[in-house]
Amino acid sequence: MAASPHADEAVAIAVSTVIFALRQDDGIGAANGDPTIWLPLVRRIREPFDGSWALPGGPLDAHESLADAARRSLAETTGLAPRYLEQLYAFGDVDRSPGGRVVSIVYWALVDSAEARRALVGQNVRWFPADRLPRLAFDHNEIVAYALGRLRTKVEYSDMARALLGETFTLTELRSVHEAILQRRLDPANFRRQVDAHGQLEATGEMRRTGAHRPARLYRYAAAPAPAPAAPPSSPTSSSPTKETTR
Amino acid sequence: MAASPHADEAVAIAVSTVIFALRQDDGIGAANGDPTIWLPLVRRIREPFDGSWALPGGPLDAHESLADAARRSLAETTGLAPRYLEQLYAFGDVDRSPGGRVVSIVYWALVDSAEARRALVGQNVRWFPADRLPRLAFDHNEIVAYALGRLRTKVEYSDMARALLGETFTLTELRSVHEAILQRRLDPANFRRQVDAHGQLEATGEMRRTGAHRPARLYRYAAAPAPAPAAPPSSPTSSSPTKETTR
DNA sequence: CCAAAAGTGTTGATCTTACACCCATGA
DNA sequence: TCATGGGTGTAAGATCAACACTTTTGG
Repeated sequence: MAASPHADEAVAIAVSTVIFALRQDDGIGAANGDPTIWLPLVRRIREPFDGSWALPGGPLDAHESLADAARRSLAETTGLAPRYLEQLYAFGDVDRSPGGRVVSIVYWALVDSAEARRALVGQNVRWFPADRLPRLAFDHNEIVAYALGRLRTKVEYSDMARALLGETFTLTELRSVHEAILQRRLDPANFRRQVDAHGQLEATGEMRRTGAHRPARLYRYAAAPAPAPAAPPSSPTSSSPTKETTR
Repeated sequence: MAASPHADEAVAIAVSTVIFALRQDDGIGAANGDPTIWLPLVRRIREPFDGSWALPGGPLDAHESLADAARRSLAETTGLAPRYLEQLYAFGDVDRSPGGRVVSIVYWALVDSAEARRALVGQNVRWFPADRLPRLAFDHNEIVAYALGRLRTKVEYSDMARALLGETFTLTELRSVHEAILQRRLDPANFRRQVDAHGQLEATGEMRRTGAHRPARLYRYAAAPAPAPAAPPSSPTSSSPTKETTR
């Protein structure tokens, strides 16, 4: 299809990614223990929307898969390598890009805090708190809102929250990830029972001592991460069809 | 694949749809009360996969939205107008199409039985039972399997089963839709309580009498269909972000 | 009266939620 | 010893699954 005799008939394909990470500070300057959701954006340096902030992404290369394109553009623009990557949605409204017709296949990704600190930051890459974004290029505000919704519904039934943490962690840390995403407090006792009912965590034997109080056990995930994003049949990591599929 | 400077760099976009409907007969010839899931396929009349059965679909026109493209190709190839239409997934593996790189944005749709009976059937369009398909063109077997999985998980928490029925129906009919999709028997008593706990059904006052037994009340849905497929922000019917999103 | 599907009631099991309470530590 | 978060116990409430039982029809 591409460049048919009528050039204006061409539809371009782009791949973009919504990247989430947790940060301690809340953007006002204070670092009050509770982490919140942040995401990196890149500044556009050409029309349309020159100067606006936008999701990292770029055109699809003919020889790479969609997920690879997402990973590549992530590495190129932000220097990040995600722990979790899943296709979100294909956005293709006729008028979503002023310059010409573009269908964007959008992925969403999670990076852990250590990785997020390594990320490039500069004139053209900056982190924003997910719930206080400026006006973004194209329909990217709506895309982020949709991705946030997906993050919130999926954290409740999958183990993808693990991608936001390091190898080992305390149950309180894991719970605070859930709390940051769901934006409400969870009962520590019930949360503990829920997670170990799934039987995926194992204690390392180590402890972590922080304040003037009892130290917390460290845990790690015993099983491999859930059979991969939403089991699209031919995705890199897909395997047996479990009930981990997108609901 | 068209004429860009580097012809082999072009990536084509296609839109295809997996259409589901219920049919009474089971394909062996007998019409034993229990409906099963069927879908229409079209025979390819060119390479690659000339002569194979494939999902209805076609290239994306530059001036139509993705969902419109799905609806159009549905109407053109099968004559069907779906009651339910939702984006399923974008399939874009590098080698999924022998002829050249193609990214397929796949929708899934539901049509009611009356509509399904109206569908074109001929040399190049035929209905197949969803669990006994021949070898299809491209990766379409995997796509159908994925769509079936989505249908099965979604029927349990959304009201999309209504799209497979007419305006009014008995609770037994609604239950048999769920049973056909889930492939297991459901307790009539508990099913009844579940559905009217959602408070969406209202009795019409009419009855339907079938066999030598007590007649059944007819119901209709009071509320409009769930705020539309998975709330992709800019989709035609999306409105308030409910918890109807894809899980 | 009988068979069969429609529809209601009941009970025990399971899951959720709230919250009381003890434990271990640094200050 | 006090404050604080880590961790366990428990009981009320909601939800779910199984199944007995009554109702209404055609034959």
